Amino acid sequence: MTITTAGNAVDGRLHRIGEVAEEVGITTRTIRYYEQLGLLGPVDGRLKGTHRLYTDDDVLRLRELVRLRDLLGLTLDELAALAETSQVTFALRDRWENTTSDSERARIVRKSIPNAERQLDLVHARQRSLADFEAQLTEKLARLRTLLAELEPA
Amino acid sequence: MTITTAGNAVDGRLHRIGEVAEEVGITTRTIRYYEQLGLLGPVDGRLKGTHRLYTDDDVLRLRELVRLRDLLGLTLDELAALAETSQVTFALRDRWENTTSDSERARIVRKSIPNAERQLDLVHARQRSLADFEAQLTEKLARLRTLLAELEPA
DNA sequence: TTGCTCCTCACGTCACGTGAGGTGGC
DNA sequence: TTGCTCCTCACGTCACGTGAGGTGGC
Repeated sequence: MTITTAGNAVDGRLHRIGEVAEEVGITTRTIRYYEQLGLLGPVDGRLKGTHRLYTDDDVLRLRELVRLRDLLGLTLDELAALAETSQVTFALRDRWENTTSDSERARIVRKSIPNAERQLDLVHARQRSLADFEAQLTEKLARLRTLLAELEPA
Repeated sequence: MTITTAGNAVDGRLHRIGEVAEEVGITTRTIRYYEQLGLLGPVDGRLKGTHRLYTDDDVLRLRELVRLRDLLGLTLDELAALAETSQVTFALRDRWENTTSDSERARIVRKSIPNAERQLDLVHARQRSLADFEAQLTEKLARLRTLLAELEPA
């Protein structure tokens, strides 16, 4: 069974690094680099030299990292501080390990809320900057067109 | 006489690299690097080893470059292709050299219009991406808060 | 004259790009 | 078995950061 959400294949299968890279729109080098920096969370015991395999949640996390990087211009250090832990993704998708207690779950969720709020603040700040820029560009274009009309022979 | 526009000092004086860097919010290294790449237009005969001096128009151009870089995430190569020539700035500020003919002025203005249009397109694309991101984040925050309320003891 | 800011190398860093040479799974 | 994709070094690149040592203008 394959469910497609917004054009992206989502199934329970494990994905190879090449597929993931193409889907997310980055290179395999970037994924390996992010893993090396610890941005993808703990790498559960993969033997050195063997193929990397990724879950759908790993892909979601990678998408979020890339979006924060591209849209907000964050450094990878800042990304590490702001990005979700994969446990929160589990929480949202209702796939808790039953080894986790309610109070522990609450703690994880509570910790992730400030991160999301901070991300939203950054998005709003960018939106304001872009609105300013848009206004300036629009005005400038109008002036250029007027000027051209004056200069060009009728 | 000093005219302040939107909090930025604008006068006819020439500015030193340190002032410019602080005003624009970058380092002197970045300014020198951009000059080396030719992003600041022709460096009119400055003797090697002497101090760099900048006009108000140079500062405006630098601001535009930095904004394109930061808000749209353009590489310096892309910047070079999209940024205004200083002649257009002259045009807009009504300070044409009288050595330039009307047809020549029209040519310069005509060439700069597609650049401004392209910049506006890029701004709009960014705005759409940010709006998407904002919606996702808002929804996620709502879900996190609901989840937390369910998990926490009343 | 004394600071302070400027100058030019030039090596370091961050975030990857790009092969070189070798191993593993449908 | 044959490709194709994966693996690990490791050097290269882009956009600067950061001193080292020296010169110039209120």
